[in-house]
Amino acid sequence: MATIKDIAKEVGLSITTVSRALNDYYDVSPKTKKRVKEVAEALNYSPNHIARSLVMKKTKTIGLLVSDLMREGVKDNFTFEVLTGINKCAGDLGYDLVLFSTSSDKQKEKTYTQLCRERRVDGVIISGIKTSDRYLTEVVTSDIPCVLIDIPVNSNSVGFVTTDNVLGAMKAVQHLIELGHTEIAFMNGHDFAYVSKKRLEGYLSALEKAGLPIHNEWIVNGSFLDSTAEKVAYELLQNNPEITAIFCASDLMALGVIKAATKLNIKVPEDLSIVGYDDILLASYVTPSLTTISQDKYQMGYQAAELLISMLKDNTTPHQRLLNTHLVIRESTSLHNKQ
Amino acid sequence: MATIKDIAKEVGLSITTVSRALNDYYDVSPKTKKRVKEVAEALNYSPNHIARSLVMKKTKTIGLLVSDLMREGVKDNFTFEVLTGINKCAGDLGYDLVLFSTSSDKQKEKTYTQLCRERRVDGVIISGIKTSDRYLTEVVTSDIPCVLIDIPVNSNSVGFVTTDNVLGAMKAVQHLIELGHTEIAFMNGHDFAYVSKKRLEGYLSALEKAGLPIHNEWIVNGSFLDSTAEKVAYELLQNNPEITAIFCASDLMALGVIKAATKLNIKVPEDLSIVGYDDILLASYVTPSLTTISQDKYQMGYQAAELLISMLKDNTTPHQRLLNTHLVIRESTSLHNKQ
DNA sequence: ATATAAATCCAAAACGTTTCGGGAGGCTAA
DNA sequence: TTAGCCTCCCGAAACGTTTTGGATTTATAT
Repeated sequence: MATIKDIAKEVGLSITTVSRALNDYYDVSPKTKKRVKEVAEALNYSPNHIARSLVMKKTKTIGLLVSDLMREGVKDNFTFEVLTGINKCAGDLGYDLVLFSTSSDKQKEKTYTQLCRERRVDGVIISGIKTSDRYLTEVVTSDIPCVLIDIPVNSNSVGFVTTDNVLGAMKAVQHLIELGHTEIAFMNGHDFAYVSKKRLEGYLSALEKAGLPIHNEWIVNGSFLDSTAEKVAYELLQNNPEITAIFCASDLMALGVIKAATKLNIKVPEDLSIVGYDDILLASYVTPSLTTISQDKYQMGYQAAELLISMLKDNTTPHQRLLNTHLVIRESTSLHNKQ
Repeated sequence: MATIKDIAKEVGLSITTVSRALNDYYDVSPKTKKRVKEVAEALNYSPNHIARSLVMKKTKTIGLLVSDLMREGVKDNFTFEVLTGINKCAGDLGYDLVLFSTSSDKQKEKTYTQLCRERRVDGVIISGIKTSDRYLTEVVTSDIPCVLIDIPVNSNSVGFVTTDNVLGAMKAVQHLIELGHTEIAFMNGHDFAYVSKKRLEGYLSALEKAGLPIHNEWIVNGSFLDSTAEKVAYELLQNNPEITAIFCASDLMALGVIKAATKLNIKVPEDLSIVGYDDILLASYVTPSLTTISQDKYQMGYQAAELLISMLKDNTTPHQRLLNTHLVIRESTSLHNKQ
């Protein structure tokens, strides 16, 4: 494999000059540049990124720590769409992505910082981890530039991108209220998710705004899983037949709730209106299709990458970005039919 | 950031010895090893992967060239599931993954070989490219170890993993025949896919085996897209009302075909039986759920990674792996109702 | 003609590892 | 006693770049 040294020998110049020629420095004459580049081409030279990284102490790569990159995460391709956005932006800006496989047992022993420092990534994007995750506490203490998705940590070296979850949840609940519903339950995720807190906030505030009473026993956790949500919803609906609508903190859980309703012979949306959150691919394909709060997952990834790279360049811009959501009305919600 | 040199200074040994101690070489005494490791720990040392790679000429990373890692590829999370499998295996075997963003315009100028050589990946896995892709021809000529998914190229440095597509297609068609269908059309992908050729082969051979006539005009291409498949199927069904079943070379296209049928007021499965291919996530959630040929996408990824890494270690094993498929019967197929 | 500035080029150090080829000292066997 | 063999250690080169701090030549101004 041809190196810069081979080129130098070939054109009869120093390796310094060759390097500077290839990198278009001002202090090498146009003719020399041209000659050097021709020889480089002829020798089929490609620069050694590794060697460059070593001396420059920059790798032009950003690490990806995504906990959902495993078998179970497949259903809700949230992570995948985010990844797609990250990938596009990174590509546009000349960065490569390295996936850390945190799933393996060996790697699990390593700390977040070790992982990043060994691979010498310039920065990291983290998605899909719980607020209780061991990695998270490490992030704030380490000084590795980092962008979190849906976890609001803000320091000199870490930023985040998220959506307006309070507003999103309010939109969902207000939609139900406008349809005439007053008995609205809430299927939340779990306590270790920032978005859960915020969506709860939005749910409560929408009820309050409408002057509706709050039933604490109607606020349940489905762990963001369809299976769990189904079980929980089954009990909830069985014990509280007065409920006419459920707002779910994720589409996947909404699917679980629909299953539970079906088992209880409750018709969606005639007897029970359901609105989800995320607008995952399944939402529009399932029957009945899901009314949901849509968030632009691709954009979240894209913005995360852009934010991180801007932080790497100069650390002056604010370290957070807030994206909008919007209500998508489909078939799982309908006017409350007063009997 | 602490280096091996700092450790050497601290313990009063040469950097050679420190290096060999950390790597558990036989020629350093147990006591010294222990001392070195303690100091390393104390100094919060983490090895510089970059420097190591430079001298060892191995990066312990494998490159990923997946053309579907863009917005459109999201529907069919085939790629994602494959990626998940690759990620797991790579993690287990101590390799990291780097995603090449071939989507960007800048990068598009670079050849496959340049891409890999610059990043100094040890090997590459390629998925989701057409047989007409410029990258493909480069693969065979370059000597970079490479594993292709669903493209049968076999040389000293390149291998592949795929499923038995002929058999898979036969299973699908035979299922339809067993249900009493005789007028069976085939919605194929496009001519630039190896799997399309094979599935066509299976389709034809199943018909032949059953002594059924072959209608060439019933074999159409849907480009693996639901939208295209819908258009094509609409015409096909309109012009050939005698068709009672369609075998589709992908689930996504099957969805398109269902849409077309619905528009034409043809009921699935009562009037038209449909079997897909892939068993993507949507297949089981959609109404009617899809009878399909299931392939283990996770396993394809896992095997691809394993194959590649085994090729890197020693180049003696055969460079190909064939996976099984199986028929999953759901709601989109039913007995032919003879009128 | 001389001093100054501009245009080109280069030697050598640095980045953090691994590894080759040895070398010193102690032990064993003849 | 001596030769040979372990055991444990080290100096220096190598990997392929970038960058620093001049050096040399050529053009320009005085």
